[in-house]
Amino acid sequence: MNKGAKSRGDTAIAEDRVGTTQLESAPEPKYWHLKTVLSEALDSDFAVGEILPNERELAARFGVARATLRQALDQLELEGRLQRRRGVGTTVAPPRVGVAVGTSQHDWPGAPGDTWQAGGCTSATPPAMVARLLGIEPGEEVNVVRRLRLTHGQPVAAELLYVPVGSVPDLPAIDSPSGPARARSVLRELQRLELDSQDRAVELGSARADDAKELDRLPGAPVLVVTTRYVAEGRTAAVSVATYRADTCRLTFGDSGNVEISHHPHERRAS
Amino acid sequence: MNKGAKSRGDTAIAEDRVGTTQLESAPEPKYWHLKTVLSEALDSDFAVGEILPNERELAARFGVARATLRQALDQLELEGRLQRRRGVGTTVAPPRVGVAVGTSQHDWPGAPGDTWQAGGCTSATPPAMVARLLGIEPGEEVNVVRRLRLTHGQPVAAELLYVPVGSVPDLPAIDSPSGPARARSVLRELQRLELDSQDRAVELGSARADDAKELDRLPGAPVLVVTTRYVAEGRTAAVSVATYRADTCRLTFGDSGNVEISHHPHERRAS
DNA sequence: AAGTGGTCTAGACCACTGT
DNA sequence: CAGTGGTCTAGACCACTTA
Repeated sequence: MNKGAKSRGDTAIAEDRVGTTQLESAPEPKYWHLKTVLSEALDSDFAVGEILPNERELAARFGVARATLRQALDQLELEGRLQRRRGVGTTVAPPRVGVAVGTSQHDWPGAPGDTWQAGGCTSATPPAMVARLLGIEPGEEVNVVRRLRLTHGQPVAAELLYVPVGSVPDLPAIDSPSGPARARSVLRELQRLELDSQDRAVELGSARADDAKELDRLPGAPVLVVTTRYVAEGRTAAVSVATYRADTCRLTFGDSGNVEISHHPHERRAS
Repeated sequence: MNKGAKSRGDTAIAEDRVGTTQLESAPEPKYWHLKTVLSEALDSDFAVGEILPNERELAARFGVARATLRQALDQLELEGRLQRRRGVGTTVAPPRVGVAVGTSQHDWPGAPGDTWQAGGCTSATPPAMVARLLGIEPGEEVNVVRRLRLTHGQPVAAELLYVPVGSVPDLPAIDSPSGPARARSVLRELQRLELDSQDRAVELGSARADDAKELDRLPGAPVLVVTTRYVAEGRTAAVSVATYRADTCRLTFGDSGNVEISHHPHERRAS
């Protein structure tokens, strides 16, 4: 488990010395202090994938209520330092994976190990905001392709691709088979178009129930919502709304997609 | 205040009918249900800028503990629907502002009303991760320019720009005046370089204490951290770490920066 | 069945904002 | 000063995973 060299008054969470641990008085909130202490312990005393003591235990060690401890863990999870799974425990998260979103080709496989997995294709009326981007009447039906993006086998994003019928004129009527087969043919037709440009926007959101399920997270988990407008032949050919796991992903843009950045210095693997 | 047309069993939060409001039994968590109800009420019954009943009052109306209500409000704030200020109250947030980050010119003022406000320039050793991006020894000192980005007068981002001495060779030694004056001259020197390319990454984080203060948020508030690597003359000339308010900002990339998108359909202003 | 994290309660006090 | 949101407590029960 590696005790490492701790500097200060040694607020040890990896040791057996329980109860003696006290938070010295501070003007700042306890959970903030706690987060800092835990963060340092994570750097020095724990390996990636290692499982932490359970919440009741940790709370007792630090002499705080479980709710307070959880506030600290919540933040660390938000920052991608921890991963919590109900019924299992809290583990030290690996550094975030860089996920390229700026590459021009629409279905590009991205870095090695990156895939889009076509889910299905239905017909539906897009949300008002998407309809506006597409420049169609709110209420007009469009093709909706559902895809899942995998990196190293792990799902990192769930996407809804809104494709107006006008963008894929050579396709049979919307009804027919609504499975992955149709999804793929819609994508194939789309890629025939020459892309003029793409606009992209990123914002913070919380996962809808369906997305959460596919991303293996609880509903409401923080996500990065990437909205992309694909412009071809002078008009908006499609709009994509992709929901990326905020805890595990670092979205990369630009010419050479700088992967290989690690935010957390001390990396070791759990035994 | 506008009562609007509510569809379902009328879970009214804007009315005087208190106490009668009950959450019907559901397999999903209360706070999730609550969030949905509040979200709909926000769309139909409230105007932007309007102030909501206080938390104790709302909790009572819905027959839940305050902590549970707060869990719902937390999510709505995360999604940018609400703004809470201690000592004041909870108000309905305006739609997120689109903030352009993809434009090529480094100090570009962006959309009308957009400014970078130079703060100061100190000398320091960058974090290990930045040092790696810059390709310098960890421990080597660089210029650190602090800037604040304003949109329509509101601060939206706090930036730290790391500039190795090698990138601005014509500048006097690092000591001299560490104020905004030096910051501006560093920026001026930087812009002399011809930019080859930029790599950019976006990830979720929580605001450090100093950034939080400048962004008028509490420490730990959710932020979007944009890390940019500026490449000039074949090497990394500078690295910028910009911290954007996640609640108020939608980061836009690409050719034409699609502003004017509103996620929230019914927009009215508070009286 | 035992152990984990997730939800929820009913209080309390604190820090900050306005008047 | 009164009123707001922010923090904190000490419990309880639930949903889920694993053995």
